[in-house]
Amino acid sequence: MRSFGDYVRARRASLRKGDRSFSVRQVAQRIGVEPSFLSKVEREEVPPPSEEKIVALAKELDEDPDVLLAMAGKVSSDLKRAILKRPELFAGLIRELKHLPDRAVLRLVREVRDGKW
Amino acid sequence: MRSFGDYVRARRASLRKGDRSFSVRQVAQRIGVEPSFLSKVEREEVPPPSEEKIVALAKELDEDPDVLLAMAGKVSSDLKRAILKRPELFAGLIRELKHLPDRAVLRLVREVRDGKW
DNA sequence: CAAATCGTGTACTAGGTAGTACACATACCC
DNA sequence: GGGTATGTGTACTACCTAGTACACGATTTG
Repeated sequence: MRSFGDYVRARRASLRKGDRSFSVRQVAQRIGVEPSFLSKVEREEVPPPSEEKIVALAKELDEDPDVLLAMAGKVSSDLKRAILKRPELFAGLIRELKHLPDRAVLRLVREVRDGKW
Repeated sequence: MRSFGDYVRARRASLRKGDRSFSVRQVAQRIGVEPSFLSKVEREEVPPPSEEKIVALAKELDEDPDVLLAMAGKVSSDLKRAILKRPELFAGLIRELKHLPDRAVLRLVREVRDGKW
């Protein structure tokens, strides 16, 4: 899996080709950090930022927040809350599913979404 | 939900009635911390210990590690790893399930466990 | 060519995490 | 009643998290 900093840098660089406003400085300002900090994050001189900043960054870069968080080794706090509310239940489910292939899990998600539950 | 320290103290006290070896000192030694630290943890003078110590404590107290971890506001690192490996998939599933009642989730777990996947 | 913008280097910080080390007074046992 | 075990108070520590503040030289732009 691609590392967080590299990925952000690449994505931002790519967006920059079409829009001058995707400079380190301007993106940093829009997500609410100092430019030097974002620069260090992208070059992995420091660990990934907080969940809040990552989510803001995901919005800015038009990426899936959960995926970006995952690259940073973090689980979205709303998912965490859901798990913590019913630990045995979700622990059991996830341990059951972690060995199953993507398509099986996906099928499950769809079945749940499409009623009959 | 009961707070971590209170719960541990109550459970340990209860076990102690049948077994003298469930003193703060001895349990602390068995899980690998200083007695004063366990004491502070139980009285919530300090936050809950690390995942490693909590799991050891759960074993000692014959409790579900996931539940004890949850009381400490933590998600077991193996669950976290499973989620981080396929973030969109699990994020989608959990968000779908978090509003469903226990029995629905439980039914799902059983269906997955009992083959046909 | 001057002003603005850019990316980055250096220095610093407040608060959190996860404890250890040891002394003390009290309570319990033989 | 003297040793032993017990719970807790005080003091301290190393490392991590999540950044800020500001200056600098390079590049771009009007």
